Amino acid sequence: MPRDGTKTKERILDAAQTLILGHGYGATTVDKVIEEAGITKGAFFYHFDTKAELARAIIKRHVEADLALLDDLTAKAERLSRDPLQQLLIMVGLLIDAASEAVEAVPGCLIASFAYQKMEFDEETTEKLRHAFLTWRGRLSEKIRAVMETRKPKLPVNVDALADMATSCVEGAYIMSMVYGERTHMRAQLEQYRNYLELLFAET
Amino acid sequence: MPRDGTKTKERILDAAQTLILGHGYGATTVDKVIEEAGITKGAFFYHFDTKAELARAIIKRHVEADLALLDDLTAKAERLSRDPLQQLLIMVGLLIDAASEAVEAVPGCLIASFAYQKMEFDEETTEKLRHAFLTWRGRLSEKIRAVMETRKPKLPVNVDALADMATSCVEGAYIMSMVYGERTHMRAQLEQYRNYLELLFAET
Amino acid sequence: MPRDGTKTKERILDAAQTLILGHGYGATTVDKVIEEAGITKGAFFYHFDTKAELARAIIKRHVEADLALLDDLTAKAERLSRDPLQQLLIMVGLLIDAASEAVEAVPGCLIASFAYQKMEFDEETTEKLRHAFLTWRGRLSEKIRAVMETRKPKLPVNVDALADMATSCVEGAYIMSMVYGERTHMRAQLEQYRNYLELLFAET
Amino acid sequence: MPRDGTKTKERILDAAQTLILGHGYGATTVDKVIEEAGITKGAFFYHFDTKAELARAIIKRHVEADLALLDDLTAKAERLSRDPLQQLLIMVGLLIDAASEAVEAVPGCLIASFAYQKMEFDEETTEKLRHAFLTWRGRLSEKIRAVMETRKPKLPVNVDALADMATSCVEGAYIMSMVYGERTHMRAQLEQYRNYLELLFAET
DNA sequence: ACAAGCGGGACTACCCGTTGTT
DNA sequence: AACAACGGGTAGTCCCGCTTGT
Repeated sequence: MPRDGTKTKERILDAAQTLILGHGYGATTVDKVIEEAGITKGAFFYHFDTKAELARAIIKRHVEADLALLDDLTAKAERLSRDPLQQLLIMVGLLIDAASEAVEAVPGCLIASFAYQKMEFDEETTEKLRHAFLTWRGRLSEKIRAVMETRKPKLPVNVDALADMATSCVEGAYIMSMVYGERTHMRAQLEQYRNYLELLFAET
Repeated sequence: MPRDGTKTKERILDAAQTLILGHGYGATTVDKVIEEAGITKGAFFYHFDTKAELARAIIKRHVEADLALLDDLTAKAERLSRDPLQQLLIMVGLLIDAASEAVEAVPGCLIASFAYQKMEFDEETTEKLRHAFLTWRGRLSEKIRAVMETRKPKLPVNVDALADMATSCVEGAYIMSMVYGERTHMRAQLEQYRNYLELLFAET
Repeated sequence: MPRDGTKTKERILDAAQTLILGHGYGATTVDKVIEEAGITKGAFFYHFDTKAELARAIIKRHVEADLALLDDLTAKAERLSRDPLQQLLIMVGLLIDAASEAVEAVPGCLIASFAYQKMEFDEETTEKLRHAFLTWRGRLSEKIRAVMETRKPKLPVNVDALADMATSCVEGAYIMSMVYGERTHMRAQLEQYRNYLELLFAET
Repeated sequence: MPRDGTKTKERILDAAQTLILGHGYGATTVDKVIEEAGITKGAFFYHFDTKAELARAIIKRHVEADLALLDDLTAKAERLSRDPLQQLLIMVGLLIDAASEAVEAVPGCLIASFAYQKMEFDEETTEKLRHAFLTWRGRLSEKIRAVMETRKPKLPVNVDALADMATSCVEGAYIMSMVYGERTHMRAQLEQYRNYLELLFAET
């Protein structure tokens, strides 16, 4: 087997991701990426024909990891409880830990970053972002609907919006983390979301 | 009498703002701005010494308008009711209308856009973003604290996080608007926020 | 009136033309052109958006000069004699002097150079080359036909091919000039052509 | 036993030759050559150390084939007649057929192509081009001189120029073939040349 | 004999900012 | 207040050729 370039490719993706989250896609130059990754232009353009292809690869990797996390959360929650409300609350709880860890490592969400530069990318890329959001909404909506079969919400519920609120809290927390330079908002915001769900479906 | 350059300056700011929200700051070139604004290089650099100064002017204008809106909301709410909870809910209600209108015009928040490219700007710029967020937090926290002097919340409350949630909902809605290409999320998310406040401070 | 860039543009065209004739279009880099022209990249790309546009401008200028020469030759010949054969021979005679001068200055024909790289250019460019050749053919064919109305050729004549032979001699002379590093072939070849015409339409 | 690389080498030469005649040497990249030949970089640089060596190999092959054709023509003509004028005319006649076939296959002359990019190559390469031209001139001059020992030309003759005219007609025909996109010019131009020779050395 | 991966440099195109002119 | 022309540098892309492996 000839030389294996997988590691190089991964290092390029890591370097680019960090730079894009801090400077934006447009200000992230290939030169900076290769310097950060410790390689040369030859190597870069061997693995990615264009900068745009690098962008595609980055969000592909990110969305896949994001949805893998969602699957993981769902599976764990369903193992830990049989009650739909408990499952929902456990999912949010696990998300609190996972997202808090993530925000420590890299303060910023690639999906939001790409959304704020969407005119630079083709529709296929935006479609990937949409798919990620839709999958989260779908999974949480499912759970909310299951809860509503046994419990009456205290206020009339827009299921999709309620599910989307998880996304809002995560995205809001990311932005505040960057603006304030703190890492506490992810936990704080998602706890508000959990509180809301609890109050909405409280027994009494 | 020299020609009035105010209109030209405003057109530059408008063009740049639209481009930045769609493509990001780095991908927004002076050439594209002047093309969009229908002027020439000479005119641009007469009004702005550098591209960075344009960026500063844009967020300055945006933050000022943002805080003016906040003042407006507060004043109106305080005129409409004397009860702190009612004032809080009215503020959110007015925000729903104002923000929904805004998202129709330009789907995207300049503060978030700059946050996702903060490494491109100096600390002074980030400080302006922080100031905007802090002012909203401060104003809403104030109201929340006023509410809590007469009402006991159903769950223990982190006042700052609860106030920040307005920001989360707005920012989340902006991002989802861009990804989904819809304009409904702003209203939907802020209504969740109002529901949460109502449930938290409900009498019974 | 603001600064006049016409001279700069002309210097770019001159520099590029010389380089292209020696190195070919592909090996003629913008850097070499601007160095030769004594300007900067900014100036170059102000006048020509792309290298391809430079190519278009060069052949446009060349073809126009080429056809202007043809018009000049025709007018002079028609002034100097009323006999079609004399006019034809005078045209070739004047061409001998003009082309010999040209080959002294720049040994090579832009049309041939572009023809040998035609896959690099669009069809519109090739069309311009064709137009130049066709105009020469048309003008000479006209004269040949006029001669044949009064004189019987010694051998059956393919009028177009006979007219094209002027082009063959010029192009052949250019190539041999470059390969041999001599400047004599233009005169020598065109004199053969004139001999051929004389023999073909000789009285006895 | 190692694989036979002769076929690969030949395919590289063929691919490169076609590309050079269409795009020029400078625009003919190794990447395009290997794509056209259906091989990889490794294979290419195994057979040719540098791109320049490829160029040398191409003109070497071309000149050798060209001179082999000349020998073939000469031998055939000398077998078919003992009269110098007949030999000369037969040579041109055979050349008409051979060159017409060649122009069908690949419209363009490598020698001219290299001549129009001669500054890209070393003197040794130009020397090869010169050698090819000189050999044709020598062979035809020889025959012309033999003719002149028995026949008086109708007009004073520059022997070298008359011999070179064969080259002019061939090169001119190639260029016109490319510009017009037709294949008829080779025959038409060389027939003019034959006519000229006939008229020049006609008995009466 | 050939394939994959990579080094480093060169190319076109573009970008930000300045200058001379009105 | 604004425009055409230009200076100098950088960005993305590609190119040639070398290395490592089979």
